[in-house]
Amino acid sequence: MANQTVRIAAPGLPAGPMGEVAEPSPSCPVEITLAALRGRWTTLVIRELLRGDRTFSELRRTLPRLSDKVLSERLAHLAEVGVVDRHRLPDWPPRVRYSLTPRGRSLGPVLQALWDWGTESRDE
Amino acid sequence: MANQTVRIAAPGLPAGPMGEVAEPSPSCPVEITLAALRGRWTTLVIRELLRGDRTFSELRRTLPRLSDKVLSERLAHLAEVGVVDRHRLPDWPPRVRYSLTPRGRSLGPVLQALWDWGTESRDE
DNA sequence: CTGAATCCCTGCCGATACTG
DNA sequence: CAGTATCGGCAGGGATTCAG
Repeated sequence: MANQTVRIAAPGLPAGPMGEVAEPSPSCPVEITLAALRGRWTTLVIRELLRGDRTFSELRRTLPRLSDKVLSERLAHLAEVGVVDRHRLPDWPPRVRYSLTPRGRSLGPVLQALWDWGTESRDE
Repeated sequence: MANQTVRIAAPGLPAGPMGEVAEPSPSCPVEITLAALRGRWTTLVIRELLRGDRTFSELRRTLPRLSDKVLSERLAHLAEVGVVDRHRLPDWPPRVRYSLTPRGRSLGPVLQALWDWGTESRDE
């Protein structure tokens, strides 16, 4: 709610009392989203999963410089915030398939907005 | 460029070779934008400036828990990445007016996208 | 008023080694 | 294969103090 008045240009959306919040708050929608994307490699993992389901080792192969530990932290975090789903496969050796939840897929437009601004900024 | 293929759903936008970048890169548009927004308090400072120009002490008053040091760091960083402009006023005591550049104002839709996703996620 | 300099503390992330 | 445990380096940020 802290950043609610980001909706400056949106008609009919009053600034409201929450726009006056004076410090970073975990309940602020902007903070919620940034928290979900927080951490090195996170957006790259999401990008990879936007292309389709992946197992742990497939992600490792696609992002060779990403360590086991960090990948596992990222996936745990993204699962915690409801962006990815884990599925143990009955295979041997054991494998786990990771996929984006609907909420995870809805990050597409968000990443798109980030990509667009970065592109315009870089090309100026 | 690393996250270029975020444009999954956008027709006519090829994944391209850059979509294969396998580690976080400062030249990736997504990274550029996240770097601009990086740091606690940053989005709140931008939100405040979206409402209009502010002096250093006005920002301090609006965000009471934000220290001199961090505010000054944030403003320096935002100026460095071309999001804010600094104007020394000829007043006494000396004051400085901070305003968003066009590029800074164009962060509006980005923050909107972050706000929207955070709102939907919170309300589920 | 608007900062810069310093100190300290915490959390992130990389590397390495180990487990079911 | 898919993780967890541990350690160490480093950067972020809060509090305080000093300067232009």
